[in-house]
Amino acid sequence: MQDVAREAGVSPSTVSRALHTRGYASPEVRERVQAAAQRLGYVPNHMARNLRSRTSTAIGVLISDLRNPFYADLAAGIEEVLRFEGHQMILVNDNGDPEEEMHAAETLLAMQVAGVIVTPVAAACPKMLQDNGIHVVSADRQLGRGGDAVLSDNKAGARELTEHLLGLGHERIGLLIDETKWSTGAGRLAGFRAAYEDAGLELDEDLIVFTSFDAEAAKQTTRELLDEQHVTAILSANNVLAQGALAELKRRRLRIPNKISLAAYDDVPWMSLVQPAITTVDQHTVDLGRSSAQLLLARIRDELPARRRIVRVAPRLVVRGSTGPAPRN
Amino acid sequence: MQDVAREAGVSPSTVSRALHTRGYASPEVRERVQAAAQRLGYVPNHMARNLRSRTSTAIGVLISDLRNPFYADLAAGIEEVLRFEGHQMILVNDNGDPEEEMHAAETLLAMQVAGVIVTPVAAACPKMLQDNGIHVVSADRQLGRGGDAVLSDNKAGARELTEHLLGLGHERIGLLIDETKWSTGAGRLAGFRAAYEDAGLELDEDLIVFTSFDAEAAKQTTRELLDEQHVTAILSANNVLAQGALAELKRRRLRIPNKISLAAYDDVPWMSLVQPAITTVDQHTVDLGRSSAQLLLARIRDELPARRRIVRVAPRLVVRGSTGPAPRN
DNA sequence: CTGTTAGCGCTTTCAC
DNA sequence: GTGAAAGCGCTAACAG
Repeated sequence: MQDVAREAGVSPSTVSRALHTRGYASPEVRERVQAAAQRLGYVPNHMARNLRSRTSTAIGVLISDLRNPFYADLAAGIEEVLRFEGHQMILVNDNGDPEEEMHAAETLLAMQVAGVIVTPVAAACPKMLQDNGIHVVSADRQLGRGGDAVLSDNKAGARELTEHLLGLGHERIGLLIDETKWSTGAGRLAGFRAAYEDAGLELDEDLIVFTSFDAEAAKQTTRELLDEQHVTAILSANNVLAQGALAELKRRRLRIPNKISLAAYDDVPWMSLVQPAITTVDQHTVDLGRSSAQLLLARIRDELPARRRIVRVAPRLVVRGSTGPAPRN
Repeated sequence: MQDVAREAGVSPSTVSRALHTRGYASPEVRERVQAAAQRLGYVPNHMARNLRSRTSTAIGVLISDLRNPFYADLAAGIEEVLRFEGHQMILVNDNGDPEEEMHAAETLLAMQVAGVIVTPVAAACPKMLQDNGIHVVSADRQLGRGGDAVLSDNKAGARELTEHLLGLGHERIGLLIDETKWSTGAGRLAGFRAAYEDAGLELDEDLIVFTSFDAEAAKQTTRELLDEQHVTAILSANNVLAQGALAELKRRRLRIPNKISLAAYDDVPWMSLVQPAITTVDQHTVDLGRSSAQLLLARIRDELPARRRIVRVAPRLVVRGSTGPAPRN
């Protein structure tokens, strides 16, 4: 910076002002400084800048699994907005593990990030960050009561998807679900129940089957579901479980949708590539990411009222070939 | 840090040494300091640390498209190693645009990252970073001659895939490809040619069809390929183009593999979900990412001889149901 | 509008 | 093995 100042014949502080601040520098000087900086290939040091100004443009993003297209899309949406707004994304995979999550949060804290977007695993993580004065936006799910969040309306989406199946005459729909601790799973289960209730049908609790979070477990659980319950349709609570369900249906060569219907929450690309294409609920995942980033930046810039803000993104039912009229026996 | 020093009854410099350096602090003092830090919830400030020590643990990762599972897997592999080794990943999507890429590189430079892993779009980007003393590893493709790189053996993979098709009796294989400027596309094309040559068959140049990088364009190009060339098999140069090719084959209700075979470079999850599952070349993408990170860290730690290191990851042919004997007319 | 001064929080000489 | 002092590169406060 000294060099640039000398080259432009001004003081270091003027260089700083000319390069970054708006105002407080005459246009003529500003131009001269910028030319000098260009000529010398000067790149300002973010570290020093952040240290002195006690601000940072880096944003931490904490997600569970980048290889799951849901999280990849979420991260892509976040990154798009951050980049456009001149921020940087520090991305950490926590593998859904509370300890990894907390450890990552501490690192982000040490890095003095301006804010964090997290798909929380444990409530302790957003809380710790907030207690340390870091802005936090929970994306996709919500834990504890504090803080801003961007959420999909899981209940409405699951209700709509279930109504679609009920409308086709299915009464025994197996719900394949991995967790209901979080607002996502809980919401989807609630929507499933609500649709049955609205239809005036009693829901057999045995139709709700819990499985682990990976496709292989879902395949096994689907097997049990088919063996033990007489279902005419399967509703998978997310894209990963749907892989397992579909694999088992294909293994048994059950014709879809003639013999059995399959619907899945969370639209991802492969669902329109398989034959028949899968009926799903599109969560607008990239938008979910964009909104999370926008909300966080608005909070950082202090453009929002103090009380917490919850942004809800409406999901959309996408009917494709995998769901059809319930077979009559 | 002052507070911790006071709490532990030592000087700030001792706190620094006790917390981070190995040696230069008595075990007894070290323990006392750590206890004090714990009690006060002290989190050291990375910015100040990096500024003073002129080192940073942040690593920049520059990729083209996070929503493409190839890049997502690459990033996941990189992140896994970086996190394990106590580094942070700053992830930037450059959308395959040289200007975005260069802009991102400048930001990373300003952030004083310890190194950058890039799937380069233009040779200028790695060069600029290297000129500024930043360690660079090119992942997946190579541009210009400088620098370390982790590459898949595209030629071998494409050759093996083509040999597989030739072995099934296909002689007119349409190669659907988007670019050959980069080492990836060039290598795959070279492998395709080599297989024909090894088989002693003359390659009709019209079988090589160029398309844009998105699935929709690939669909249209596949249409032209089917209309204008008599092909019994299609080989798609990557996972995205394969989506377009498959969509068009399905639209025409061409039976796979009876009527036409489809093979694709770059195995991604949907390829084993569709019916029939797609024959592919698995690039071990996550490993590619892991190796890139390991190579970069080794370079940063100065564990490598000065001359550049190229790591090659061997791809693997995965034969599935989408390829079968060529139909006889 | 611009220069001077001080100092962000930490690590690293250099004495002791 | 430990403390005191200096300073990383920059920006904010203050004069002018």
